[in-house]
Amino acid sequence: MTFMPDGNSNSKNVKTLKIVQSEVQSTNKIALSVDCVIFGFDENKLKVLLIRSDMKKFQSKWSLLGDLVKPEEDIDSAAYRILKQRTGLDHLYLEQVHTFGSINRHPGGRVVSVAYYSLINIQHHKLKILDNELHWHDVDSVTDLAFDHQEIFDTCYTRLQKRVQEHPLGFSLLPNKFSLRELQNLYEAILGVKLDRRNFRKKFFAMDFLIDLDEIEENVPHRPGKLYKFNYSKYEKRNKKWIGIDF
Amino acid sequence: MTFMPDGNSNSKNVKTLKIVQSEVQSTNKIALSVDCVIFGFDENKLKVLLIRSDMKKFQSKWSLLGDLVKPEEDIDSAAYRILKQRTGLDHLYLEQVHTFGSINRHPGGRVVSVAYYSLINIQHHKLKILDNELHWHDVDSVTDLAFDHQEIFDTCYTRLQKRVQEHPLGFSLLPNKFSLRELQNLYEAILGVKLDRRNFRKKFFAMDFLIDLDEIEENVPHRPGKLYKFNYSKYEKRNKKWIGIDF
DNA sequence: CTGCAAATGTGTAAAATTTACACAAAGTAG
DNA sequence: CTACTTTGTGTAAATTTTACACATTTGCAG
Repeated sequence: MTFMPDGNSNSKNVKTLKIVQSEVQSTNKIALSVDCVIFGFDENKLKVLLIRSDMKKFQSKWSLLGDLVKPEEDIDSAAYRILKQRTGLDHLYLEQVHTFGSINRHPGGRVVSVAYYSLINIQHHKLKILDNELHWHDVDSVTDLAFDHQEIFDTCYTRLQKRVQEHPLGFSLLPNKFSLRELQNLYEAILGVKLDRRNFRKKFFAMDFLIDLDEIEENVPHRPGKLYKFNYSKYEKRNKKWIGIDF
Repeated sequence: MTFMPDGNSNSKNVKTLKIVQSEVQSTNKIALSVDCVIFGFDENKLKVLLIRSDMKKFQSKWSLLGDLVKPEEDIDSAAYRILKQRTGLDHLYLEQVHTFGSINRHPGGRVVSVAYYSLINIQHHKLKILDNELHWHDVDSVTDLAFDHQEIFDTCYTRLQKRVQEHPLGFSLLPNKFSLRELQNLYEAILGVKLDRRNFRKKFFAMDFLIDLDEIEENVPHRPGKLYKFNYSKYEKRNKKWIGIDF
């Protein structure tokens, strides 16, 4: 990181940075879209929902689900709209990640796209509008997406990996009732690591946010595990302030 | 977090989610801007650069520095442009944080704004274009900004607090050569906590990214401290992968 | 020159956390 | 009833974090 004090900045070109009505309405060159990285978890693999691009330039490439934001629509609402259209589900975990606005990212013109990721419980949904081969892909096999969607996907996946370690997101990918084994499989799939079973359990029990449902798994060909759910309301009340400088 | 499997989604209203040229160019209702939260560090206080809003509706309120993104300009470039205009500095630390797009966030029309924060070394710059009372404010005293700028500011400040603990950003706020005391003051100011001096030193020396310059402070009315700089190139080569689930 | 004020520089012991690791019990399938 | 698979559990060692005190260096006032 370097510093270049520069007395020669182009001060003359600066207009007052006020945005007035006329200016807003005449700015008609930038379109706004949202793209959603929709994650699911099935058969111990982390999945992402993709669709075939229907732009010729990207024929045969997969792409994320997205759409233009409507003029009278909040950005978050646009993302929810896409999720609902495709999965039929409401009230999903949804997090804005980054806005991608390279000038030439979209061949159809200047389109700035706000990227979100969402976590859905694969058992609880049925895909809607099955056009363009909409379906779930293993995250490991996601390469060479259309547009700049590979970069968007990578950014969102990295964010998820970070975030899931610090916040109780992961439960959104699981059934309401889950075993500790399922929870561990989830973390292993998201983070791409193997974890020690005893230490994993110890850690979660120590956090004390799991509610023991006094139920056990059914239809497993071995000793069934106990089922738990996550105690969101207890979690909300916690106020941990974490100071731990470390690069 | 609840789940509402919903077979009744409005599938009929869905059009194919392709964005075609005509559509992009006819979407002329959304303007795109950037807003910058510019942080500085002076006299052991974290500061932010604000300007008086020149919209009547917000008279006398402070606001962030921002401008519309030009049709042929990357979003990041727009943010850099503002920084350069105002501080004369180039090559600043700049991080995109979040995009704010509530329908009515701007009285002049629909304006979606991409928020950034930047870290600058206050000694190394002179403010440019001193219109509208542009100047530095203590972050503690920042309240009731114009537009939704308070929310933007809070989001960016929170992000900085998080980020500075995990990445070597803070050095961008300090002179090239700094003492450990200055570094500790910086962290204390950003995080709003007191830290143990011996443990703070121990931690930074253990990371082993500080280069001892064999120089000492001058013009201090007490025993001078040694000066260091941060070893960015060594830091870049490190590949720490951190697994530590904890909410 | 002396003494005072202020901040630097340094180590250790206790506490807390993290890691590695093994065996008995519960269920299913044949 | 046997073999197989996975659950459920504890402890000792290693590591990391925390709390804490004193001698040293400099500037400054007298």
